[in-house]
Amino acid sequence: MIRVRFAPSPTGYLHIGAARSALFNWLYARREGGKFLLRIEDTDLQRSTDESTRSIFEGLQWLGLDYDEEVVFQSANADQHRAAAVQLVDEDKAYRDFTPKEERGGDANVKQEIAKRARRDADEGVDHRSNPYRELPLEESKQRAADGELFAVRLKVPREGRSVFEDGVFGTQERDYAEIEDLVLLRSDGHPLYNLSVVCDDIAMQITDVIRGQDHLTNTHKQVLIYEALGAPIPRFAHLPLILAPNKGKLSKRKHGAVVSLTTYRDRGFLPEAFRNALALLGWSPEGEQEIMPLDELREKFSLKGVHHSPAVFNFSESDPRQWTDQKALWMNAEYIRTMPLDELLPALRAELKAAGLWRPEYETSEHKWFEKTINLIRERFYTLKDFSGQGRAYFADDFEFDAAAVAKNLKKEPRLKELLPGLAGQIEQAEPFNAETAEAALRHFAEAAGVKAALLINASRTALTGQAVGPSMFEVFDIIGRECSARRLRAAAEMI
RNA sequence: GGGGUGUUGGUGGAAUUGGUUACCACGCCGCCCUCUCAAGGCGGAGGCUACGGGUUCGAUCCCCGUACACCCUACCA
Repeated sequence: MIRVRFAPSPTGYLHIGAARSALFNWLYARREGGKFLLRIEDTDLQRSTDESTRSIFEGLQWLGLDYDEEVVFQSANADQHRAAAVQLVDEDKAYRDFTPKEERGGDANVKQEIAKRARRDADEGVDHRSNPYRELPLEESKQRAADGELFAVRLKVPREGRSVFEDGVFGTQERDYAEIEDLVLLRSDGHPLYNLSVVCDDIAMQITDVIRGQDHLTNTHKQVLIYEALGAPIPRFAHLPLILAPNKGKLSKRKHGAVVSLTTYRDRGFLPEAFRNALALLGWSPEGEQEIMPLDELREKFSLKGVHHSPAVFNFSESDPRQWTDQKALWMNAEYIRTMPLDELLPALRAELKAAGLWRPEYETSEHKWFEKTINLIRERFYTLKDFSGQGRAYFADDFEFDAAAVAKNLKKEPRLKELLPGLAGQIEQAEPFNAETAEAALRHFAEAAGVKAALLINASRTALTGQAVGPSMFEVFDIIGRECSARRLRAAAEMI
């Protein structure tokens, strides 16, 4: 039985790259009939927050990725991790390093320091196995520890040979042991380090397939070494290409803000179906040319074979609000909004309208037909759920806003409208029965009688009734808005001229 | 400094395990439709498949080198 896991660290928000890892793990597990587990890697107590943990749960739920078994919190397993390190020391597979801890500078200097140290070590002929405590007799090591001397625990990496593993995406990966230093398993304050913790937890959770971001690819060799030292079976590994920013740099909150946070998409009116679909296409492609795929279809088609080796760029423009996020994702959301069966769209719609104070229970009962007609009419040109309460507000309430440009162009530009609009209102009121056809007839007759183009009245009506310069076919709008309300808004608009 | 991975039009991706004019989607431009804006239909621009060598009758595909990008290299995760 296949068992995979999603193991985010609860620092900040849920990153879309992490969300994609979750998706791929979920797809893989569900497709293979395996288990999808969740582990919160909250060992960095400084940076971990409850809010972030919540955003992980919310994000997974929003995306529809249900997990199996109990959630594992890594911090709860620290004792086991420590015990594993101690065991390795006892078995002589690891050793206590009594070298005093070297204080490091800030994060920004880490890379420089690494390079500097590497150069210095090369100059001095120091290699990765030169640690003076590596061959310290176990008795002496034990004694010094008992005497209260501080130590870190390091894994004894073999002097010769190479590490090899088969990656499900990138193929055979090899690395000389000489390039891997005796990694620290336990800090001198007793705190287990990442590589140890993941391996221990993955063993405890009986993970069979580790699917995660490519940023872990080279570290996998270290983890394999730990598995071997612990005598545990090594899982299959598969690494996913990274998602980069438009400049091909790292996609980070610091630099790019909300676009990288999954919750942003929920909050800005994305349909989970759509975002999930878009996410799936980042770093993976199905066999055919079909790109629009609901969850169950993604699940059927997903395969590691289709996962790419090269990173994907998440394309958006920080300067253009219309391109606040990836254009294709936005297009896909619009596509889902206008083509999804109404009953599937309804929950999201209801939530959006409720949040905006526009929802009425009648929409699901006595006014259901009207509601359905309205949604079908307006969703055609909407991109996000927010549009229903924004641009679409006039369909559900009277307190909508007028777009200044629309008012200028469609109302104020033609002074005669001040008289024409009330006249039109009168005609509209007399249409019987009132529907799109009779509204059209009334308007066209009125235009002819008044000697003006129908388009003038149509466009003026659009702004009068909806506050906008753009929208659906106007006669349908009259029908939707209704006779009384249409007439009222026409008269009110005349006052604005 | 060392190691790893990668590079197909602006973006996401194809191209039967080398075979004619490099395909699809998003975006962009134009036309049709038209009461606006979309949607839809039709059409178009945009690529010496990073660069340089090789192997081959033939290379996006195989090999070598270069450049660039990203990741790892930490008593961070």
